[in-house]
Amino acid sequence: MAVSVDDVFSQITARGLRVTRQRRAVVAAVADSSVCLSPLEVFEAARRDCPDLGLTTVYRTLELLGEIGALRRVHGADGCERLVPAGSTHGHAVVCDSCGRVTEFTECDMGDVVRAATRETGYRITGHFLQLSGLCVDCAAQGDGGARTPAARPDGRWNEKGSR
Amino acid sequence: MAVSVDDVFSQITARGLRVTRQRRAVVAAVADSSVCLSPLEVFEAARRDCPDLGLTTVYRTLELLGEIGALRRVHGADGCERLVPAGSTHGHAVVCDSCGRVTEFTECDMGDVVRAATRETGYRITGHFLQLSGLCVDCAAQGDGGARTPAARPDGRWNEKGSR
DNA sequence: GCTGAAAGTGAAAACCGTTTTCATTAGACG
DNA sequence: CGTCTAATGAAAACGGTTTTCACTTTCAGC
Ligand SMILES: [Mn+2]
Ligand SMILES: [Mn+2]
Ligand SMILES: [Zn+2]
Ligand SMILES: [Zn+2]
Repeated sequence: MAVSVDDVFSQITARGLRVTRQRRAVVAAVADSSVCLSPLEVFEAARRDCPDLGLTTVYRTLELLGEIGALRRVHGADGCERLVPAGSTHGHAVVCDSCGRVTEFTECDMGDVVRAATRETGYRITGHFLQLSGLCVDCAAQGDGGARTPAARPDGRWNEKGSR
Repeated sequence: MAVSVDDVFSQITARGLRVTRQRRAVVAAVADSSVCLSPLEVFEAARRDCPDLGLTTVYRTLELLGEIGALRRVHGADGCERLVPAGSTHGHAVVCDSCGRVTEFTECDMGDVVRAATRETGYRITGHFLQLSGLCVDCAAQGDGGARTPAARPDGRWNEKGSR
């Protein structure tokens, strides 16, 4: 699911770039995840396959994957962001507020919303960034409440910065 | 338009906080803008009213305005973000890709989209983050093309970081 | 399989937006 | 005014990301 690993490597070679052990590890780490990952988390996951991997290379590879379109950005309420593998060219993230799982949603018909916005603002609307949030199937079944799995940081920060 | 300055000051005093010369300048700078602003840009604008203003105070005031709900975050394609005044409690930004102007859009009926997403993902959807993009009335009238006003950075970064 | 040109890598340093610290200033309220 | 406390700004600290650079690896072409 999510990213097709073979496609990613095809795109890399098509650009005249090289498939390295490090890139394989980063792509695998991202492709395997159903949860938002920070660059640091990608680093830690990929490092299990490739212990001598450097954080610098993770950043460089994530940028490359972004150019290829294999990553989708997920914005948190406070503006920081995380990355999830993108399964298709046009899709949106649906984020579970409880466990952090991210699922892709592709059947977005924004026609009515775009018409309403055009009426209200006069803009000629050509694009949209949409992200839905709620409870995934598992979390909804477990009960309606708050965070079960503390693994996912609900505030959506890349990482805990200051102590505050 | 956008933020009601008086309301903001009411909320500030209601919290037992103080209305200072610096806060007045920051609120004015944000409220006057129809374009996304970075904290640095807010600082520069507010400094014209209040030359001894410090950047630290801008950050502190922006955080306060965020808590009050007087700011809306705008996410750029690359994940960095900017701030615009929020006119209402629930609304979405419509961003002009050409000049950077941001207008608020409130009549969002996401019913169909949410139903489609529920069908596709099984999530119980309780929230949405939506941001539309296109051309504002002025830019659409001027022609269909690319950036006219180089003032707005199309990449959406807070500021030009590295040289790269 | 070699070989060589060019891409890739990682450690360390630099960068830079943001946050913290702390001594000083200035609202609000009587 | 006087007091009490929130607010401020300069400077330092912070921390995620990017750059640098000497070294390694990939892979197309023998
Ligand atoms: Mn869509
Ligand atoms: Mn809405
Ligand atoms: Zn969940
Ligand atoms: Zn415009």
